[in-house]
Amino acid sequence: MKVNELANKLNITSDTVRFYSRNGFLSPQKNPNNGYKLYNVKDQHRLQFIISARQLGFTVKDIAKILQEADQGHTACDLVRDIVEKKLAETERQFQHTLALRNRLQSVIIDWQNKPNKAPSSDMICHLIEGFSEHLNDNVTPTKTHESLSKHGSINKETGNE
Amino acid sequence: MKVNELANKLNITSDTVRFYSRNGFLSPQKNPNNGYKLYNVKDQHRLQFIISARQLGFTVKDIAKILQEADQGHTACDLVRDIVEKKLAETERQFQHTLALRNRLQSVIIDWQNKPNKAPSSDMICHLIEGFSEHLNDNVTPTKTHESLSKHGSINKETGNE
DNA sequence: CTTGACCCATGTGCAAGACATAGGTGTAAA
DNA sequence: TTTACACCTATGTCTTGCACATGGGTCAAG
Repeated sequence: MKVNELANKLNITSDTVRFYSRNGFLSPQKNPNNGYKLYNVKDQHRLQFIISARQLGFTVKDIAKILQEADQGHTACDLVRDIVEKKLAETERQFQHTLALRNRLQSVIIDWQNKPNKAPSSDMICHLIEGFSEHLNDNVTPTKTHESLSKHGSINKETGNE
Repeated sequence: MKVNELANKLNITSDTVRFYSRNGFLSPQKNPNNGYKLYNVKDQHRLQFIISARQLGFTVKDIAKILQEADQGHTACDLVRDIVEKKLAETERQFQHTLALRNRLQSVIIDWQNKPNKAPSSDMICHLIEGFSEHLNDNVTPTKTHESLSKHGSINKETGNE
């Protein structure tokens, strides 16, 4: 089947199928007439696995390792267990972080209910955030982490908002 | 002050400072002797705002808009309010998603307590996930979304895990 | 003057695809 | 046959928010 047919079967975009083809997760044959990639049922199963693993939060790199194991005839289950457990721990952190962020945003909104807008002074962009951030700094230990933001491309710094 | 001094003051990396400089959020002067960028207190306040906003989950693009407003002498508070509200809604979704993922991972682990490993058959990589994904598909409406994964660089598909 | 420790600016890399571009395919009408 | 049009394809570039790698500069000690 062609890329779009496969994509529709798995309810994903053809770009996604191409992505995994480009990166060697799938090895479709090529129609010599037009260069179209042709996928078979094995590709479909393989991709189904990939998508399932992605839905569980596995990284593409994780999946590459798993497939490599499986391709060598070994069972990948131990590896999968391992990854799932790490994933769970990470998700737990993420969960806490998102929770804290939600609370902070909510408290920002509540704090603002009565406060008015003000024109920005030369050093202030928006006092609404400026005030809030000062408030934040109270809870932050002044140790140099060198990593207050960054890592995971997302936001860290567990600023416990109760 | 030099980039590293500023970075240390705000407890971030110098790369981060450079990032915002490169992208026009800060306009440090240049020491003509050595080309080093020199930041002043205004830059520091501005960057403090940026970091605070990032900690609230604002995107860099959001922040760019805000700064643009402020630089034109307008108050950016209305804009900030707007973004915070959208951010909160998005965080709520993210929260639910992470929660669901956590539950799914937990249930995967529980499901596996007794199941053994098996060598991968030709079509199976790891039955642990394969079995689980079949289970998943039961809950998925077969409408073609064209967006089962993707979007936000993260995982969607609200597969309600009770 | 050279060594070493630290500092800097700039270029490239990363995840996981989405989007844009340029062109091929296939059926139907002119 | 040609043209039109809708749909399909492969490949290249873009995205986010920095981190890392590279190549070189600075400055005090020896």
